[in-house]
Amino acid sequence: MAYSEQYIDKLRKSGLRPTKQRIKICEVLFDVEKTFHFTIKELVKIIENQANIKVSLATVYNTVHAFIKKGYLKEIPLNASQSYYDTNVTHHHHFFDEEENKLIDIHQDDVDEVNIKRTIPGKKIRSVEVIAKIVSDNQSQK
Amino acid sequence: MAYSEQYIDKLRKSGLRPTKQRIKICEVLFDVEKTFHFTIKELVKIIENQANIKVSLATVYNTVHAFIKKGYLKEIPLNASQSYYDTNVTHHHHFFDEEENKLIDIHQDDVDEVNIKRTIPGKKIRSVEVIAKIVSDNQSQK
DNA sequence: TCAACAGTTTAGAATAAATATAATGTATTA
DNA sequence: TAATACATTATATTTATTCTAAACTGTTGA
Ligand SMILES: [Mn+2]
Ligand SMILES: [Mn+2]
Ligand SMILES: [Zn+2]
Ligand SMILES: [Zn+2]
Repeated sequence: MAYSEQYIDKLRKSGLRPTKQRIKICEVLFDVEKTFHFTIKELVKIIENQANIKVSLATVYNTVHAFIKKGYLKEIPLNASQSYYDTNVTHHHHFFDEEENKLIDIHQDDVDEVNIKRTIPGKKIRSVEVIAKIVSDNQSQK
Repeated sequence: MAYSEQYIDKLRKSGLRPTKQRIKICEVLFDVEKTFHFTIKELVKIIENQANIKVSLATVYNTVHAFIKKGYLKEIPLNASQSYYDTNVTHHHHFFDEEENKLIDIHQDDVDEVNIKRTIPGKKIRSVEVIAKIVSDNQSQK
């Protein structure tokens, strides 16, 4: 259980008790090579598959929200019947594949700084996100 | 009933029968000075207020979807429990006021062309949308 | 003109994501 | 280890959206 130590620390430092449910969710979310995007439904399935413990749906929701609050997850603005979440919390943009219903990261470096030549009095910009919707390129290439 | 003629034409040309419900919804959506953003709930309220007829919730949903399909409305990608719709179907971007839960248009001219230096093999970009989240600027200005 | 038909509306039921409830369980700390 | 605050859970609730199927209406062509 060596690597779960880091999650116990992480949780404690955040003022969250390191319960076995939360530690498991940390492992699923953060103990991976690459960041990824998921829905609650998908996360539940991943936990079910690789867990020796049962985690209730309510706890999955609670934990995801707690992690968002702490900045360990981001919610992705996508028009869908369900929310998407991102383990990549750096500032970046997305392709959204409308056929696969999958998000693909676009690094900040791969998009020129978005320059908005307009302001709203009394308001400041908190975040700027680009979503590029993509579909299959079925061009008849001559 | 002079101006409703144009909506009757519009509907007929789209292969949609010009029913009194659809004509009324056209008036509410398109017979206004400015384009605007709305949720289904808000649209139902507007119809209720200015209509002499009753339009069922199912018809409001059906009609909005039919109009999206015809390109008369756009759905706005926003992370929310409900969908936002836009009567401005030109290519443009948005501020989203997180406190008021309101969308504000940003004309295409007010944002430099978003240049994405990355492609996905076999996929083409269908649309690029910028969403800038804004909040109150409560800075203590010295 | 009007019957036939396809398209439309509607109330109400069904679905499903998300949240709330409240009882039970557990990590923490003194 | 006892007290307590925090967390988990099954279950109920909420709410946006979609589905269903019966009634209704716009269109068409005989
Ligand atoms: Mn949420
Ligand atoms: Mn929903
Ligand atoms: Zn991402
Ligand atoms: Zn708009």
